[in-house]
Amino acid sequence: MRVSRLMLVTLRDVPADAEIISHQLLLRGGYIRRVASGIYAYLPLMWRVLKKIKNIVREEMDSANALETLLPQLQPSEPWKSTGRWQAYTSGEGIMFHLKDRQGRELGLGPTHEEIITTLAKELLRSYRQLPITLYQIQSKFRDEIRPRFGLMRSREFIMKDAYSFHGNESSLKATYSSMDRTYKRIFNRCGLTTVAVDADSGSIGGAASQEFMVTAKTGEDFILTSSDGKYSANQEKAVSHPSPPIPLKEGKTSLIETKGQNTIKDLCQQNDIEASQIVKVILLVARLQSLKKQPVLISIRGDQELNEIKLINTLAAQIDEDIIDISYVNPEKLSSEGLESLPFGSIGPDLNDSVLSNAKSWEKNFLRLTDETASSLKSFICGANKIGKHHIHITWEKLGVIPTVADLRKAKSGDRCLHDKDQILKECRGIEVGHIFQLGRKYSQSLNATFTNENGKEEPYWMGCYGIGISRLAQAAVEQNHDNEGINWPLAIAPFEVIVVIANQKDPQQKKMGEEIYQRLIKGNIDALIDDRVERAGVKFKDADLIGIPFRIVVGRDAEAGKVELIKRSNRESKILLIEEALDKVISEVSSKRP
RNA sequence: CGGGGCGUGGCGCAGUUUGGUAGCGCGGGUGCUUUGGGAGCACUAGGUCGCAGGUUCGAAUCCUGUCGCCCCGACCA
Repeated sequence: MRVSRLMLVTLRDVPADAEIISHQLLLRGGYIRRVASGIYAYLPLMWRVLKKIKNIVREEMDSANALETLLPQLQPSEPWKSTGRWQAYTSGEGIMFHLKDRQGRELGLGPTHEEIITTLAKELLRSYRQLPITLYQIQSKFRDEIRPRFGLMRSREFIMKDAYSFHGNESSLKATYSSMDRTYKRIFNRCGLTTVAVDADSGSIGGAASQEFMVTAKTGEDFILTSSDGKYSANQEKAVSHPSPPIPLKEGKTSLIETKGQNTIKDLCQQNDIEASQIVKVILLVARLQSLKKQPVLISIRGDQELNEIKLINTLAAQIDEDIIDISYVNPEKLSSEGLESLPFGSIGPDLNDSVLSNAKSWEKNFLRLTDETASSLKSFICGANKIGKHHIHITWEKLGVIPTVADLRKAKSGDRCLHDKDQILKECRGIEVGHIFQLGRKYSQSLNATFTNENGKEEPYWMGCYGIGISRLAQAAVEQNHDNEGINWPLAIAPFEVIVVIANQKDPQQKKMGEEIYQRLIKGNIDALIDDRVERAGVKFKDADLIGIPFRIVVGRDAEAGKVELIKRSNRESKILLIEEALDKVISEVSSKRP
């Protein structure tokens, strides 16, 4: 390809609305253009990058015996209603774009494809003899994100590879799951990315085991906790750890203390000479259930710990056997709009009686109560006395008359000790999620009544897995991980071109001829070559070549008369003056050896 | 959804406080010079100042409304 014909438009200034470096470089290098918030056009250079990534993904998925397919983006609501996700994905902060057609039928733009693929499987996979099957597609997905940001990192339309597997039993699912784990590691490796696999929450997709693949980067939106021995790593949403031991409360008699105006744990500690780990903090939340009920929830947790909302949602959902649309903290304004001004907000104890909810306008009239282990294990503690401005001190669970329902609800944090080895300390870093694999189990097959006939002639729902890779996000994550002050430094395997031939002075007939010759030789040598044949000054061409990040550059310039060119490696700026033949041999052999 | 900020030529911005009919840099075009790290000079094209109302003799500027975009937050009791 010729730069003069490439529609290459690079920017010298950083566009005002790009915050992170990868987003800036992709815009400046002429890779992407924003069309609307969270909606991007992939320009020709970007499309080449995406095609390379897709090819790697295809090769690896195919060799793992997955079948490529293409499912519709526009989907009917019915299967989504069967799995109960229509409500969850379209109401409130639901992420599904949805619409009605001229007949009034409800449709959604696919944020994911479990419903569609399972419905198809149900029609096509009738016997255990056909299983297991893994299907995948590379397709645009649509999600109405609360806040799209950072270019392709969190956009509303994006390209995703999603795969779904169907099995006759759980062990077959587990085998495919670990095969996908290996496949994913090969894919990211071949793309030139450094990733870490972490234990993850399965989120609204549901299911049992799941693992995320993170590109570590300081601009990542996810928090990852890892042990220093590398044996444990998890998304903070899922991470578990040993909490620090509490500082025991000094001996004393059970009594009430005045705590007027002491509205935070910090105030309580400072004004009463106590430690946060001696307090049972009680948090009031409201969960919106799939049935649209508003369920008040009362959480007790040790004062120095933070609530992990993801763990809470999962625990609650399992307890009431109903999906939760969202959960929100309660503040005084919400209380008064609910007609519950009398609730002793700020001095709530774990024993708060359900009767305080009797005047609630829209809430259920009982609390669901959960207690974190850090709180339930305290022998003697401080907690709200359910009267404004009063707290119990030296109180016990027995004296409160509460038998806590215990669950792990706390947020693991950097500095905590690890479960697998108490001498290992958790460290926190940020990551960009580029892949996620799940063991779904039978959640979707059951709700869609998708069954096959087993060896014994009985109908049985499939065991399912699903496996995603954010193709467009991966491309930007690669830039986030591979750049310098001058621009992008693409890993060879996904660079839009492998070599760029720069003719320093296009008006010099000798340089021009030599450049064209080299370019032709590279093409014949099966190299993805680009030639900068623009009538531009050399400096402009060098700047652009660095910015767009082509891994190798051959400059035909001042040494052309001597039959020599300069070969430069983008990654480390290593430069050599070589005879044409030497340069060609070297670049062709280097490129072919590095092609994964 | 809450808070903050911004909409002026393709990009980055000034001008808005104090109303007087739009400017700078980059980019585009033409010509000459230059030619290995985003050249110089000259000429040139390109903007209903997001949109709609209002105030005024006069509005990019003041007022009201509206749309769009970006950032932060979304309750840690």
